[in-house]
Amino acid sequence: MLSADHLLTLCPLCFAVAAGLSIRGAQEEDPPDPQLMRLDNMLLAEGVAGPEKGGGSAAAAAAAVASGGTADNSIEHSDYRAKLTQIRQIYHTELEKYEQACNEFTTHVMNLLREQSRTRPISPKEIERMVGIIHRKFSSIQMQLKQSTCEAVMILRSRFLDARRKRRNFSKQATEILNEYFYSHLSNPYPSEEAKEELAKKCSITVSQGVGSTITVSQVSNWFGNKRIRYKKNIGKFQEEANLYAAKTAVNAAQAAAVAAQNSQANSPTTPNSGFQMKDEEYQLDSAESKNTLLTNMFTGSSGSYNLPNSGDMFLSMQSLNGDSYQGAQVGANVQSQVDTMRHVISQTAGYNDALGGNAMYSPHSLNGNGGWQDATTPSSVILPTEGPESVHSDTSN
DNA sequence: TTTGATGATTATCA
DNA sequence: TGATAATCATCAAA
Repeated sequence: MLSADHLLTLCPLCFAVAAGLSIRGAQEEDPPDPQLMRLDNMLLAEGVAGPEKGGGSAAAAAAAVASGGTADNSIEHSDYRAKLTQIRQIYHTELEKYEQACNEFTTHVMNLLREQSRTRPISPKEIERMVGIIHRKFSSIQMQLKQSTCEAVMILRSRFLDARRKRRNFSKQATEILNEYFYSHLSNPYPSEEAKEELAKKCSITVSQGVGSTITVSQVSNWFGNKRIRYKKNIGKFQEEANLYAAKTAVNAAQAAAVAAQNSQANSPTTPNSGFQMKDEEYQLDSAESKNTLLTNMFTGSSGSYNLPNSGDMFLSMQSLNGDSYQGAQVGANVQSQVDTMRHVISQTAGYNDALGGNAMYSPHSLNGNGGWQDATTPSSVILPTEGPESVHSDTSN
């Protein structure tokens, strides 16, 4: 009776069949290596392994989306694609080479075994073992290839994604617009989505960061996020800036109020004079300087309160400036911004800081004990008096 | 080259 | 989901 060994010895074809079976067997029996699976999955996801998908354009597109991609980095996308294609080509070439080498080596070993089988009996198990060793060797080489390919892709990807970190400062005008909004809504610097859109639109008009480049809503969100945290962390440092913008806003507010008063007085026979009608004094708004003087005098004068007759939202008691409350049925939606603005002016004149203390003249009103911005007296919507009906509104629903 | 300012990202939380 | 806090990375002035 012929043994299997003998059969193999006699029949070289059986040798090959046995080898083939043993290779397949080894492949089928080996549990899937989780690390290899991860590498395979990643290479598939990156478009390196698997069917050609346009040289990784999908991955590039995904990366573009992740980077908040716009048309401005299409050059980088094509660069990314080109490099990914290169990696893919190298990977497939190498993979093919390894497979070819594996087959050649297996054949070579089989031939050797066949040669040996003439001098000694060789069992199918031995053949299987040898083939298994070869297979594992080449598998580890393949693993290394996949690993280094993954690394290359990761490096490429990180370099590509790092490009999104490249930043340009916003234009001066854009920063000013954002700052103006921030400081005029200091009690509640949380612009609504609409406000952000509006600001983004406003800023994109003036921003000049290159062709096709605009400030997006998410950039506005980033800006406010950064601003809030940095302001809160170092109020003192921002004091000067806050004063600057507050004065600016105050002047605008005064101008608007003056215009409103003028318009109103033009229709009123009982108020013949133009300009602000204060309790004890009368001011003409002829220049920016005089407006500033007006604002200063507003709070340094003996009067415990001031009224701006005919100016709608401007009814505001001095008590409100303590940061505790503001009163009056006629206090309109834009009062809070006025409070913020005025408080700055007051701080500049050093005439009104008893309730706040330290350098907290301006902001602490906005920051509660927990470091939050919420203010119980903050109106639900704030509109700068200088702004038109289409102006930006803050959303205090946060 | 150093340093402060600032836009962007990420982890965490409510 | 949006806010905060921490951090990174880059820009720009000194």
